Amino acid sequence: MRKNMSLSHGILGFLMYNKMSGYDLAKIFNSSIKMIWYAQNSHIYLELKNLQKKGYVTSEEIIQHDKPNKNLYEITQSGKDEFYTWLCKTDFSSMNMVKNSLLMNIFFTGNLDIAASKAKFHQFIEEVQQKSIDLPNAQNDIDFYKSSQNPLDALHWQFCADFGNKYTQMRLEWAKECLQKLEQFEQVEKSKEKSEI
Amino acid sequence: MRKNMSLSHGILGFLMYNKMSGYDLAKIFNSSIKMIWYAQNSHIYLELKNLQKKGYVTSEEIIQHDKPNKNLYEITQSGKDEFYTWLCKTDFSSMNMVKNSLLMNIFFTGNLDIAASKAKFHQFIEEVQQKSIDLPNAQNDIDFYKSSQNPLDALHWQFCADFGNKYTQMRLEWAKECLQKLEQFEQVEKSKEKSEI
DNA sequence: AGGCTCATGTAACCGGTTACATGATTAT
DNA sequence: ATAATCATGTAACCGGTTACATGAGCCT
Repeated sequence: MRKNMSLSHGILGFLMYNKMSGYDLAKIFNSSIKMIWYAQNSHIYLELKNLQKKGYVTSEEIIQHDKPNKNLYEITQSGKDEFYTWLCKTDFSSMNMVKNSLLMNIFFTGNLDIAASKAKFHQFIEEVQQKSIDLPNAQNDIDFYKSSQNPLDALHWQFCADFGNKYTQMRLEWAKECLQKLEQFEQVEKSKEKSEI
Repeated sequence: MRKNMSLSHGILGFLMYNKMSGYDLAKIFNSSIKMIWYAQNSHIYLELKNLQKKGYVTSEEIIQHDKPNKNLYEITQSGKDEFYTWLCKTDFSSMNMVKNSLLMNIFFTGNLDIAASKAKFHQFIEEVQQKSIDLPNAQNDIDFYKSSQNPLDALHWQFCADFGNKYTQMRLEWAKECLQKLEQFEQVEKSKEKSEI
């Protein structure tokens, strides 16, 4: 398997804990870990077929009477091997780049005027704050995180949450500093105008 | 044009300053702004054809005698309109997610032992520090940044650099805190072992 | 002759997104 | 009835990456 096929490795990772259906996995990928890796259900179902074709998972149809039937997927030994290989040779480079269309947008925002730029950063701050309010609520309804007996798991999940929180804080700090610099710039411009008169 | 086609908008953005060849653009996208948006030359050439087809740029072949000939691209009015539209309706959501295969890898690292996890974070810190040493050197040889007369441009380019620096600092802080927590965890485990004896 | 910079592409692939489609079962 | 939850997909598309290919002109 290639470098960064992270959805498939994510699926394998979750199947390490439990047999799951595509629907179960979709719920997980759209719960609190969606900050790390969001996935469309369509993509998950495709990837499950893909993993099955590769022999990394097996599926079993479960007949249900209170709900529609479902396919339970189970990770195979080959799948576990693949997962551990991915887990051990961590690719750090993915975090080096900040490849980001918003930053590209900011890069060119000198084309607009100061007022427009300030408005952007104000809007950004509002958005980030709103998202950071929503997040803890979303985190409550995940019983998955309590399902593991291994305290080392919980620690690493916390590391991911820590990253998210730090990232939020950092972005707010950054935007506020940008605003300050814009205001300083504005002041200098104004005083220049005055001295020209 | 759709939501986040950022390479094409980046190209339009740079063409706002100057006529450029694909080769020129490739140099820029692989200079200091590669932290924001890296691009393969193959992709740039494709995108230029694409933009031309859409009427956002025009090309002119320049016959050169000391070097191979080249195609100079110039942004059209229609291209400028498209660029400003993109510039004004900024999409903030792209920065909300930390969609990141490394973080996904950390998420599952509870499957390994403490030593392996600590090694990961040590390696991560080393990598980030190495990259942050390389970066300022790379930034020196960009005369593009001096080409603009507009001080508001320079300010926004600084904002992007600021983001990169803050992000680097944040990641280092995060990794160090993770290491600390891992060491604390290790101590607790050891003391448990002792009390069991 | 060999390596560097300058210069431009093609083709195959890939992981992911968007939009759309279907249908069972339960609760109101 | 109808909305909500459970459950599984298909098809088209898209932006981007990887690998490969070519060749002019300069410097040593």
